[in-house]
Amino acid sequence: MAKKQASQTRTTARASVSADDLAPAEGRQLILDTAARLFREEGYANTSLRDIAAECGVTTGSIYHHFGSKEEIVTEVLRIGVVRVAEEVRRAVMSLDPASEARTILHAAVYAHLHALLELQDYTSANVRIFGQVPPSIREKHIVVRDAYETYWHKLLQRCALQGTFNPARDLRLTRLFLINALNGSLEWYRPEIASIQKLAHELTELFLDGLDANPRR
Amino acid sequence: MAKKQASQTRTTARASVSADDLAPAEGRQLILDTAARLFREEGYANTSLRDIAAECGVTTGSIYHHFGSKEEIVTEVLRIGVVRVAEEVRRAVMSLDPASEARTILHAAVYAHLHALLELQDYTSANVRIFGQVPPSIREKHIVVRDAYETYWHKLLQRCALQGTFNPARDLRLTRLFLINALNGSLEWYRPEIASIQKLAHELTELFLDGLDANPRR
DNA sequence: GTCTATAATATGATAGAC
DNA sequence: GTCTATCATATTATAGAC
Repeated sequence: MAKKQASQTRTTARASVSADDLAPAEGRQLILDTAARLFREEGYANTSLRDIAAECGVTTGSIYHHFGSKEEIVTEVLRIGVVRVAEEVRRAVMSLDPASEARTILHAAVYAHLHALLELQDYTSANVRIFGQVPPSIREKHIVVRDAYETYWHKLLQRCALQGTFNPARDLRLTRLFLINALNGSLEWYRPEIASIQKLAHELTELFLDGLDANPRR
Repeated sequence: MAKKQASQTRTTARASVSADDLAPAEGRQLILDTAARLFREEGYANTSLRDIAAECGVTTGSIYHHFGSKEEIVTEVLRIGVVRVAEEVRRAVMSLDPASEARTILHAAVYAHLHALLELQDYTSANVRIFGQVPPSIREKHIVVRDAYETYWHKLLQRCALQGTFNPARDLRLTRLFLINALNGSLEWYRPEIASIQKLAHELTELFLDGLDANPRR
């Protein structure tokens, strides 16, 4: 398998994967966007290269000019799904006053995660849905990317806990797992009519910090 | 190229979906159990009837004696995945003292859900993973089964709220969605070494009722 | 109830013209 | 960079013997 170069985001192909460009995607980027959408909708094994090609208005032969194999496409789709979310969360947290209290930090991270997750729907939703369908070799490589992001969240919670306001009985590891599951699950039911992303972030932050029971102190 | 490792793991000892019988499953039941496991591990489209047949020690011809099509198999796997969990939760809640306080009710429901979910791993995990991969006609029929269970949870939370101890600012609809996502997400990371099901249920109940922040009243 | 064949189709990937 | 073939396999499902 000849891999010419590690996947470099081209400056020319600014992608519908980033929400800010208005020009329709082309070539490699169009193939990626289309693949992400079809993987999400139909699953990995059930999406053929012919399907992707047809949706792009090209033939399967052309796809092999841009990618070496179907596996190469799905690898890139999976990577983008996690890395873009992680980047946005890191950026949001870094832009905060370092002395911010736990509630502020958590809310910023939760909002940034939800925003990127639901903005990149095709990539992130594909990620959640097809992870269990790709060949084990791809799965193993991708798990590294996932773990790095989980570790980031773990450190974030530990940093918040250092402020001393958390109930020491809480298990931060389980809390992190429950929180990330609650965040990512929104992919399956989120619609703007139900509630805005702001509302989601607010509600989830309050729920995880204060709980369902009333607390007269606040 | 999709090369499949002929997994030689003999799993005849694995518990079938009817947990009470100790004899290894046979015929129709063996096919269902095997299909559920393979669907979960490899995805729906990537699991062929040959794979299922081979793992059962029969041929594809035999499968068509028990089921009319591959879709008929997956329909039943999906149904079992939700219905069994729902049944166990209903039973647990019904066996409680009707005057039980919210914390008791919630804990019982959370524990029952986790217990059934992780006990029936092949069926419930297949359910979560392959839902997005089956033909739309099957998906639509199955969504009815899912919605019924979601409605049950909604009523459960409303019943708890009637006791008047909940913070009225909380959104019960979003809370339910976050809770079910947190519960089902455990399928992807649960291992007994991390924490017992009891521990999971306890931690999740406390987290959703009391939150992460310390509360001096308790 | 299980088997052996086999039909009809779809798939990932390649070669080579333009 | 895209096209038109085409190869070698794998797929669901069926027919009919035992």
